[in-house]
Amino acid sequence: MQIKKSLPEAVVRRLPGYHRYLCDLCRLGTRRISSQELAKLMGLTASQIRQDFNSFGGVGQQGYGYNTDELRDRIAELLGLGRSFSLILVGAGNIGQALIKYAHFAELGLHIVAAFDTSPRVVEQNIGGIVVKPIEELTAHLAHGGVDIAIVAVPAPVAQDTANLLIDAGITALWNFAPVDLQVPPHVHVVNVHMLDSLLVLLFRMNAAEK
Amino acid sequence: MQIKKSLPEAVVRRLPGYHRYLCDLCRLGTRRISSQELAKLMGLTASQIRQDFNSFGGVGQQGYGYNTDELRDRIAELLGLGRSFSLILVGAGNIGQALIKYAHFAELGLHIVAAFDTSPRVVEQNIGGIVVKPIEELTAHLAHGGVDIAIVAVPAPVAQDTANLLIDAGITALWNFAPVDLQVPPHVHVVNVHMLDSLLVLLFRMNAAEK
DNA sequence: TACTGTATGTGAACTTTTTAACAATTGATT
DNA sequence: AATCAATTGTTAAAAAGTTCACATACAGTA
Repeated sequence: MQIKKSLPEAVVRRLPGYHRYLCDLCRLGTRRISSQELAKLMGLTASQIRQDFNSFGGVGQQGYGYNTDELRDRIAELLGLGRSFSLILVGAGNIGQALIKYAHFAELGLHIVAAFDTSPRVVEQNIGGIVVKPIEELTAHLAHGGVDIAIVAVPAPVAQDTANLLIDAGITALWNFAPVDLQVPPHVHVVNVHMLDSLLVLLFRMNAAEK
Repeated sequence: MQIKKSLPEAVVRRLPGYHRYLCDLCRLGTRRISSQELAKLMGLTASQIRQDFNSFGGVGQQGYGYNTDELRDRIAELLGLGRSFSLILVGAGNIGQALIKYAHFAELGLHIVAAFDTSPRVVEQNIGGIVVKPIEELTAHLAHGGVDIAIVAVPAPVAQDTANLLIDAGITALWNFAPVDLQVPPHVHVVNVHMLDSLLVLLFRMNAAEK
């Protein structure tokens, strides 16, 4: 069985979920799990899980199942979780501040190392141990390198400008919370967290169910 | 629960994005738009957009394009945005507090009407105009009815219990921020906002691009 | 060692989603 | 009024994703 160079998009989207569940299982001391059990746990089908795991090289043992540790490590490796990552935050408003204080980054080796904002109301404030700096210092700060990802948590109207600024300063990965689809050059990776969009999907389902 | 006219799942996922863009366009005074233009704006293909819009009844005019107002209204109707919605928040931690203060709910007719927590540190505190109540009062509060959606923003270990409590109290729609896939009966709608999952997808892409 | 039950790996069928192509319709122009 | 250009609605093909079915290989047992 050949390991495919690029994983199907659908599998990639499920990878974090697998990782999460496998970490939980390991923590609980479960040493092995079958596609059947995992399927039930995650609300997928056993077949799908086997297909997925097979797409990055069979890690299972016939008649036995999957070794949780091994599988978790394999997925962590695919995700590139082997090392520590540095993030900066741009926009220390409500969401930005919540992200700084969010506890679960560290478990994955993710660290917010600096925060920037334009508003005098937050600049120089200490939020969860990080002193917010004026946006003017951003480019200089990034010049030193060593930052892997920028979190865009600014208001929608300035999100694109912020992205441009970051990209010009050498950032190639954006985690975007603004309800805008950023235009970026091909070498820049973006993932969006459009929370309201998901809420609207919920509304749609509620609405559809009533009929 | 019977589905009214079941749109393809892929279309449903794009509906909020369409709505967002059409609102923007209307606000800017744009009266018409072609699938071509919208495609460029949203990073989709024109063909896909025409397919999507066609799946809920052609709203366009050949040789002309789509009327932005009309299209926006049609999509808002599909999403069930005609009326006001009441939400309650369970878990007034970092994320919960940020959500209370989040400005863009009101634009869509969404209103957080109450917040609950267990911690004495936040209970009775006024956050963004809402006084957090102890979780014990939740069931009584819901007995009055009139709440459409519950936001689950509690720590992962208690998320399932919280969901159970809400469902027992009659809630049928959960907007879940805990990194857990909630087990719910079929009549309950859930959408997850697994933020870290999306960050891991970003990591994967960065990692994959390096190869 | 041989046997049995279990659960994977895998090819194929099936479904959903996306892309492509083009005829049909309409607004604008002369 | 007739023609042209633009852009949809629609059908067909391709690609991606999911489910099914089962031979195969392994763990556990005696």
